[in-house]
Amino acid sequence: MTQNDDFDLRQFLPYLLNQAAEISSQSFQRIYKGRYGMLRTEWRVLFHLAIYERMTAKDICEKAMMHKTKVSRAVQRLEQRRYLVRKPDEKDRRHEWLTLTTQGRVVYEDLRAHAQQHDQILTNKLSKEEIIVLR
Amino acid sequence: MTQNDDFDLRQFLPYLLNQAAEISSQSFQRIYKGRYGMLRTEWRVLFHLAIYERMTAKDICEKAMMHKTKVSRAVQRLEQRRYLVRKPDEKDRRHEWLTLTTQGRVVYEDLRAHAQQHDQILTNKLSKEEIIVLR
DNA sequence: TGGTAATAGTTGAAAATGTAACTAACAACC
DNA sequence: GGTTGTTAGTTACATTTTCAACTATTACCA
Repeated sequence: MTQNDDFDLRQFLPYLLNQAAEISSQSFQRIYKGRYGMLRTEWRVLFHLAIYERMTAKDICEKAMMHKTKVSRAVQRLEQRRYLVRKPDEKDRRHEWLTLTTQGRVVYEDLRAHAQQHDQILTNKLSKEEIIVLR
Repeated sequence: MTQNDDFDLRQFLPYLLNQAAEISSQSFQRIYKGRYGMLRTEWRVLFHLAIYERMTAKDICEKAMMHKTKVSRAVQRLEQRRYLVRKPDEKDRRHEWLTLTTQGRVVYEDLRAHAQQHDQILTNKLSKEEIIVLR
């Protein structure tokens, strides 16, 4: 197993970013999965709703760059757990407005605290300049 | 849909990296999927074999940080398409040595060319310092 | 007004992934 | 030598994701 080709995979951006993403996600996954049995899609939707207060599924698709079926299913599961409620738009009944319940907000606060702590740890591993540039 | 919370998702590293990874992967995916019907796991294995010439599945797991079942299945599919061959180790028959076929190598060369071109485009979108630091 | 197109969101089937249990081969120790 | 433990790799099953088709509602326009 000796290197043969001069093409370096680690120089290839999609590969590099995917690895970085996976590594950085792992420990946070243990939190939301372990504590609330949530999926990646679900905490993303939860976080978006917490931050933007009131959105339609479409809004979330755009902001989070997630496919509508993913969002639809994440919303379903969050609704089942009473983390959010739906309210059809009066003017246009194709839209549904989503907002977090108090319970959903509590879960968000907990996860956010962990997220920030988690981010702190990751950030400390990299140099300050690296973080700034990456963002 | 107005921002409510001072916690910024885009400041959250796992989220940020995942989005960056996804965006940067998309156009390359169209190539390997469109031209060869390959999956992400498959091109990764293919590239590793092209670069390291001769590896066991275990080697690939470690280098590519992929789970052994993913590698196992990617190898199966690449074998079916005659992109690689397996040869059991004579000394220890638990190991299987994997090498690309000529055909596999041709596919690799094609994809690598696209990868490099793709990388070039991405790289041009970012500043030089950004890339260097990120890597 | 009526007919076609567009949009928001859901659903079902197929594909891919993750987890855990499994087989086969070797190692180590008594 | 036989028992137990380890390692490489596969398989089976449950969970997730993807893709395409679908429903319901609104928009457009002749």
